[in-house]
Amino acid sequence: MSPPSDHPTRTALLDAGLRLAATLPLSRLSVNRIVQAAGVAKGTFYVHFLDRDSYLVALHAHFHTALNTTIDQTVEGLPPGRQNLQYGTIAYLDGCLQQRPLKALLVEARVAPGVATAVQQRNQLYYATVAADLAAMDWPQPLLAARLYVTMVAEAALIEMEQGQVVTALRDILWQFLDSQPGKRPDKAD
Amino acid sequence: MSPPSDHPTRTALLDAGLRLAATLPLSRLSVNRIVQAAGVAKGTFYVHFLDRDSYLVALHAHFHTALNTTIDQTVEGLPPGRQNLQYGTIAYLDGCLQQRPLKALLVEARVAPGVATAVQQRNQLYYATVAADLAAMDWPQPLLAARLYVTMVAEAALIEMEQGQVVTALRDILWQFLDSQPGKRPDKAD
DNA sequence: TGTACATCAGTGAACGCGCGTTCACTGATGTAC
DNA sequence: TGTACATCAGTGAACGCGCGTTCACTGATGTAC
Repeated sequence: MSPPSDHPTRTALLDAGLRLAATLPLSRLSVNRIVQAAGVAKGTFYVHFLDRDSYLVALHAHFHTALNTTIDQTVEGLPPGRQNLQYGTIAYLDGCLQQRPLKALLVEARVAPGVATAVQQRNQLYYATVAADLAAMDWPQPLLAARLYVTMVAEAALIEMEQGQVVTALRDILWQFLDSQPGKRPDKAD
Repeated sequence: MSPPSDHPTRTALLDAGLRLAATLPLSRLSVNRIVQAAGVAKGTFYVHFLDRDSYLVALHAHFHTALNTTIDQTVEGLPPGRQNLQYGTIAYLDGCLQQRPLKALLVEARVAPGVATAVQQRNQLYYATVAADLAAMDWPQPLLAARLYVTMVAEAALIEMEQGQVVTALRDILWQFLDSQPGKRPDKAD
């Protein structure tokens, strides 16, 4: 029906999207611009993607799959818990910094009409993983805390992208948050 | 040149925008829909606003001005510090919850092309206020921490909007963060 | 080896659509004399 | 009180524009006999 997902033209279209997303908001990532940047005809776009939304979802996946591979390699074999969470966070932040200014895919994707659902599903995965770590650390409301933590990490990624470098003080605040859980204090036995 | 900012038709246009923003992403908040919802002709829109971007900025201000008034009343007279910050946060979260599902203005505005600058300026104000509080609490990097904190509060507002009610456990995590600062520990005298 | 046909990624002109914006005009209200 | 004019919010048809999508077609490559 449609060419394989590693087809060179398909990849070229996605790569062009990544390049454009570095400087354009997702709303301006039009099919016109994409095919122009990829050097193919407009019709070719629809040979590889059902419509613009499908493309954006694929682009988002393209971006996060690479990132997740790095993270998985970093934390391979670690049990759920603080170390796993911290190392994973570092790998995520470093990965974002390496890919540079894809603010579009970090922040805007969450809000882009057609992609929102796919992004939400991916975020649920992050929440679940982080929540597992927090639960292992005896946090009382791991899922809620996970969502707030993931939000902070995304914002941290954005700040580091803006500054173009690792911001140690910023990451320290994240670790500080991880160490703030009161679960171990025995003074609240209701 | 243009009617006063409390002109009834202008207000009607902004109110219509607030109503629409409850269910539509900002990108779909077209002039067509706005004038239809406000019950005026399309040309009337341009009697009161220079263009669509100006309108969105005004809409964002409309939303946050009301919110800030509430916050200011709540924390009136309090010195910078933890109590000021906590009370302000509560007022903000309660205010968002009352205004209901204006996700558009909380999250999307940050990303909407024409409004981004105005939103950034407003956020800077929030960062500065929160940073002052954190500084009074001896946080070592108040501005960075402020930005992460504000992000968490915005996410918390979103979660409470989704659930349609105050989520105490969520707010507790925020206070926990506020209490996590290591500045008071005397073991780090460099 | 030569011929006929099938497959399929790629092409680009053409389409309809909703958008933001313009502008000549209307009609009610206020002001001058 | 009556007349003439100024002001100005409001009107809505019309505009050009870029968009996403379609589709009949091309041409290279693979396959059958």
